[in-house]
Amino acid sequence: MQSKRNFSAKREAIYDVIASTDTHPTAEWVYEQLKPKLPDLSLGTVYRNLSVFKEMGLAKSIGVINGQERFDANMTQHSHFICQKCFRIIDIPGGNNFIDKNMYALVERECGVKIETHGINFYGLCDKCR
Amino acid sequence: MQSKRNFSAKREAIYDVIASTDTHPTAEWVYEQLKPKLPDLSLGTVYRNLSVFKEMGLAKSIGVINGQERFDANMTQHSHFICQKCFRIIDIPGGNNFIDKNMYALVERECGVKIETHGINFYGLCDKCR
DNA sequence: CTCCGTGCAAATACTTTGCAAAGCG
DNA sequence: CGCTTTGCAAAGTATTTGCACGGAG
Repeated sequence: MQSKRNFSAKREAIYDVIASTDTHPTAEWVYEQLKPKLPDLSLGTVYRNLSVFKEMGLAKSIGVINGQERFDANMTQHSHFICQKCFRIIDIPGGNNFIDKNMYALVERECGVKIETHGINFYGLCDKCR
Repeated sequence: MQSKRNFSAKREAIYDVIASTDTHPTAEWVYEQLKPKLPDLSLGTVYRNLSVFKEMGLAKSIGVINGQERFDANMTQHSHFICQKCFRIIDIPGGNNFIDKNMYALVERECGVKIETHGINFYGLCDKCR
């Protein structure tokens, strides 16, 4: 059976997990969420599909935090706050506004590079950890 | 023999390497720079000392780029441009000015967190790769 | 003598990959 | 049938750690 997106059932399930959370999960967290419902799911499949989503532009990597890559299916421009103690990642909706395309041009001229995108991360302690 | 900083000779040598480059090196690159002069240096020692420098506030991690952690002994506030093809990292001296402490306060109020620091990364193609 | 720093190798942690089998159109 | 997706296990890569040794004070 095919889903609405022409994804396999497992690919769809993996996408649904990352699309319906704002926890910026690791591959393993996604795996653990699905394992009870899909007992024959393998971790390798989760990794492979997360790569597929990155290539398709359906998800992106926030980077490696505390040794594990964190994924985000929220493709709107936004920044992140990263807790240095519990490694929770919190969206900062307006964060993109801090830097605009004029600044791209400025940096491009200064450094001789071509900028595609940018990311802003704030680091500190979250409300639960402070 | 102790050096000016009360570092061991190897610790001093490792610090000198990261302090005298703007390439934002990996542990392995530091190791390869020193190996010819210090044939009995081990990679574990490089990793251990880089950790020591982070704890001492003499160096920081720029993050894991293409699978390897990148270090920086330039502790002044600055941003980075990261080439998506060759993974070269270029300093953007004025980058810190894009975000000021008033924005910290804004985000802190909005999200209920305590911000210690922030980082801005630009991604694209460097002058050699475009 | 004691402590810190170190080499070496083993262990760890995360991620990727090869391959044969299963799934779907 | 032909192409894609998957499970499983092995391999790969980067980093950390245990332990015993060695040098400095």
